[in-house]
Amino acid sequence: MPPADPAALREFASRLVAWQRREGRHDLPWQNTRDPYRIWLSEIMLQQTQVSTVIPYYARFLEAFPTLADLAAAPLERVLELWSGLGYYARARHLHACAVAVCAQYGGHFPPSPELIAQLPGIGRSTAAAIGAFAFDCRAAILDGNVKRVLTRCFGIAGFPGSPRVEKGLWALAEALLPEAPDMVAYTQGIMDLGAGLCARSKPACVLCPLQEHCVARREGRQEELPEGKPGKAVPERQVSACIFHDGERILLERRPPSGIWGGLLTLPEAGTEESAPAQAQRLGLDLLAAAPLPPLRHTFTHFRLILSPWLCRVGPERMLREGSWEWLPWSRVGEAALPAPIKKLLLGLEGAQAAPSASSGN
DNA sequence: AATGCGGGGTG
DNA sequence: CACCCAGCATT
Repeated sequence: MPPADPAALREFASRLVAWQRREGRHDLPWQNTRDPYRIWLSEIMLQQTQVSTVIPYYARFLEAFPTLADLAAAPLERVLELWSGLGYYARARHLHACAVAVCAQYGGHFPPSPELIAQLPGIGRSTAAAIGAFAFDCRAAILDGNVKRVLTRCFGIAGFPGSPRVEKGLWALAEALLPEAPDMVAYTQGIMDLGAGLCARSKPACVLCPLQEHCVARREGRQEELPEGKPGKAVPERQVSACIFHDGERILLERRPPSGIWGGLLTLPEAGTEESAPAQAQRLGLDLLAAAPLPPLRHTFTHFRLILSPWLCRVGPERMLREGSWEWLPWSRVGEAALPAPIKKLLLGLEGAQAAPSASSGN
């Protein structure tokens, strides 16, 4: 799936690195250090948490625990107190366990390999790569929300980025894009800076982007469609058929109850899928002259999808049928009637055809 | 492969 | 109000 052109892949990193050194962030509290402890602490706090939220917590942590050994020696309760308000409290427990583990297993020094780092508590593949890159120049790829957004847009990758299939492809692409070791810090910081700044979720600043000439989403105008959202749960579907009973001049409609779906509006007489048009016509005491099926109409509500199969039914000139909730609406008044939008649209599309009833398009 | 975890920001 | 955010661990 990824464009296998090696030159294009290299171009991605070199442009990003140059841009980061020129325009990226360089003064965040956890930058300008190679201390794995400080880098690790920031990466854990930044999991699912925005930069502005983290900054004050990060400062307080370093004040309370200047070194990894201080953190490992502290009681967990103290760590939790300082974490209070940051959320995802398992991170704090894992943080403490990780400090203890690094002291016990590695003499207080993080191992300089993402594979080993990822074995530690609270550290997954992406966080391990970030620590490895920032602290040791390791050539390892991160894949967080920012990176997913940049990659799906730049390479036009469809599908929900959280799905295993798409995510697998994104990891492979992220690794194929990595620059050589000396550029790993600027590259890793750059792809996050780009995602957090220019390549924002809405209204990305494409004109300022160092990758604009390579970006598939920009070229195709699909910035707002990528990355694709999480597919909603399968909405329940309801199938109904509805007859457009008309005598050439007027349509038979039903006034719905004041509350509930389409409360108080006029709609087509509905039936289940079982009841045929003739049966329904007979039930309503209509003289059915002709019936033709129309293409099904889909309409989505908050909690379900309605699939409406309309029948266009010509009926004989009928007596009033005024009783109850029935009303005859002239075709000419469809536009201004109190009809649900999809029904009105359907009827307006048919109105022209009524002027020339013989115009039976072949379809 | 899907869920829970959490507080804060945004359209 | 729904969705997203420098994800990970657990089921």
